[in-house]
Amino acid sequence: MLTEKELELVRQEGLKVDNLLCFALYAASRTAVDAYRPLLGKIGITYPQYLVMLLLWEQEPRTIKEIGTALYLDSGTLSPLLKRLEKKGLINRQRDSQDERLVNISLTGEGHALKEQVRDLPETLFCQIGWPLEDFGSLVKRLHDLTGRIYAAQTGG
Amino acid sequence: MLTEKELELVRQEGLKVDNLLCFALYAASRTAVDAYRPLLGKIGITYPQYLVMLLLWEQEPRTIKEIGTALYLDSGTLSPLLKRLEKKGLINRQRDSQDERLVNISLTGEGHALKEQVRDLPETLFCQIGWPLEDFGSLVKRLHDLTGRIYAAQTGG
DNA sequence: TGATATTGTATTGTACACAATATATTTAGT
DNA sequence: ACTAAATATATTGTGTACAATACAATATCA
Repeated sequence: MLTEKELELVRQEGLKVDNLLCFALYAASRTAVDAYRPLLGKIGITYPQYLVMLLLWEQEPRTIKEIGTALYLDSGTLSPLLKRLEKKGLINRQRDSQDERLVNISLTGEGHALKEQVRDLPETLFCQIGWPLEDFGSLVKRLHDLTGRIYAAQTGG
Repeated sequence: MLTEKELELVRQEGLKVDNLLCFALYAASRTAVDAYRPLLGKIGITYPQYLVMLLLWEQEPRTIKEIGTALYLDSGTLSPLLKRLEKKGLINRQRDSQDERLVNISLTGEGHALKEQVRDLPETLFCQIGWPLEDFGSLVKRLHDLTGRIYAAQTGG
């Protein structure tokens, strides 16, 4: 897969933080979430909570499992997070009557209404950062590709 | 900075999870850390702890502040993390005699020795994922560029 | 149908991550 | 030297993340 020369390069450089793809992702991710924090703080939710709301604004109800699959999060993370969203009055948690293992998550009126308050949030951030639009799309594509590759490599796919 | 047409696109698509650059980063970052977990688990450390060790293998001692700057982490995260590394016997924490506000972090013999055990970790992961080497370098560069941009936009730079 | 495997959520425990605050120390300015 | 500002670490509290486990419900197959 790699030539001996390329492998040598990986061995030499692979133990320096700045060369690590994983660290670059790790730092970029936290910095990006930092940019959302003050804006989301105004409406009282966190970034992971915002991701859940985005999913529900697109389509509802959804089960916890479906939300977890879409966001790559497990129930140990989502269970308490969804309870906090319920406490804020933004969502309803209701056990499915057909299959009682499932918990259906739906929006309250207040949850629907919140969408208006974040309508121009992506635009605001986009302009703040000043990242070229073409770059933007291609980077997102490469990241999703990478995520898929790593995920597949893990599960032996 | 953006044309009206481009802004319209951002408004339309910006509220869908899959289009968000931030979510792509968030998911990629967590998935990449997942790939490290089983390998680092064998030697008993976590990914953020591994990043600290990488820095110290490059140069030591370093203050908590220096480590935090390099990794974009604050003392609230690093203080307990470093105490855990100390408890594992990998590092020493010693207050600076010149400036007693500083805590110098250095490696123990065991900490130095650990480097050998992770020598081929980057190579292992690299081959697991099968990501083209050219892509690798350019993606890391773009991510660091992005992190810098967001960081600068926040601090008003 | 009855045992078994699978699936989905909840719970517990450990480890980040960061805001807010407290405290101590050095540095600057007069 | 004295005071005020700035710097650095520690602590507390909230909110993720995830492994491990438990438990309940459905699906499957002999």
